[in-house]
Amino acid sequence: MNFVLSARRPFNLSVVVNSHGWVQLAPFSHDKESDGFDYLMELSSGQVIDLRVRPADGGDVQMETTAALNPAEAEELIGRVTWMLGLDQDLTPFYDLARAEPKLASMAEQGRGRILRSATLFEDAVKTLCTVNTSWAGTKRMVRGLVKGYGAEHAHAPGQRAFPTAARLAAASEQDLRANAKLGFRAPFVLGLAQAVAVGDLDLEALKESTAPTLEVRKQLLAIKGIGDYAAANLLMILGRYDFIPVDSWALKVVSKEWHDGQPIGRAEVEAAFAPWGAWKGLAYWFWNYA
DNA sequence: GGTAGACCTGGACGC
DNA sequence: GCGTCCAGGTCTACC
Repeated sequence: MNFVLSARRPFNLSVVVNSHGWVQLAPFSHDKESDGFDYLMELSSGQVIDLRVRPADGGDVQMETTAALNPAEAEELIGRVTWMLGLDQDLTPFYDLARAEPKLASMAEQGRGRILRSATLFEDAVKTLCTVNTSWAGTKRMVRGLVKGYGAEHAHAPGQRAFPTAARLAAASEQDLRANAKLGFRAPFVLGLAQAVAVGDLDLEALKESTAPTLEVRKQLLAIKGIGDYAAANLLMILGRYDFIPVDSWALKVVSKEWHDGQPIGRAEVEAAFAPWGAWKGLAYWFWNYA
């Protein structure tokens, strides 16, 4: 089945795909030739589908799957891909601010500003936990282990697996997660998150549509064991809320080099450097790194 | 509120 | 090949 999705302009699929390292994490697969991606997705019906996302004529997005979908499944797929690519995001206020900063002045012209998301916030939360206190290679290894060990398999493509649902991960033991996915001390965090989502104690997906103040959403995220300041800010960015900067060791290096002559700095200095961007400071920081 | 130490793994490095 | 050190955020205990 083929679909063409339209995006609020400006939009550039290549820029979204390369907005951060998410496309390198299973079950994403980067198609470097087109700068699109392939992805395995488990729908609510339980069907695991293959997905090809490529640029379409006129700046739209072409989406293709070999699966046969009923109307409800097709609607779910379109909704999820719309979320993953932020097709309906309006970044006009940010672009207006960015025009005054030479380093980010061409954001609108280049269609930059959206950040690639996974199909569910649960998947992004688990992936964020896998970025904590480890190298990028470690993150890729852990996520690969989770998909391989616990993801549902495509019916017609043995070995091709979707990211595991909360229910699938909740059924695992902490010891298994340590052994199979090499999660280390993150295992109880991932298991606790999966169990809370699986039994309905935590509705992460509802945060996508929440109109609650960012501080309240941040508070909910910080209540999750394993989610600290950095991880919460990262998830807020994915939710389209840019009031906080995900301050990690890289952020400290960038701001130290550019604003403080390489001298040791702390979180406060990073916040201060991007304070003029107000509610958009997280996004300004993010693309400062990709400028 | 601030700080120190533990958590876990892989990579870099020295021998 | 082996052992040691280090990087990377968060939690917990303690002050």
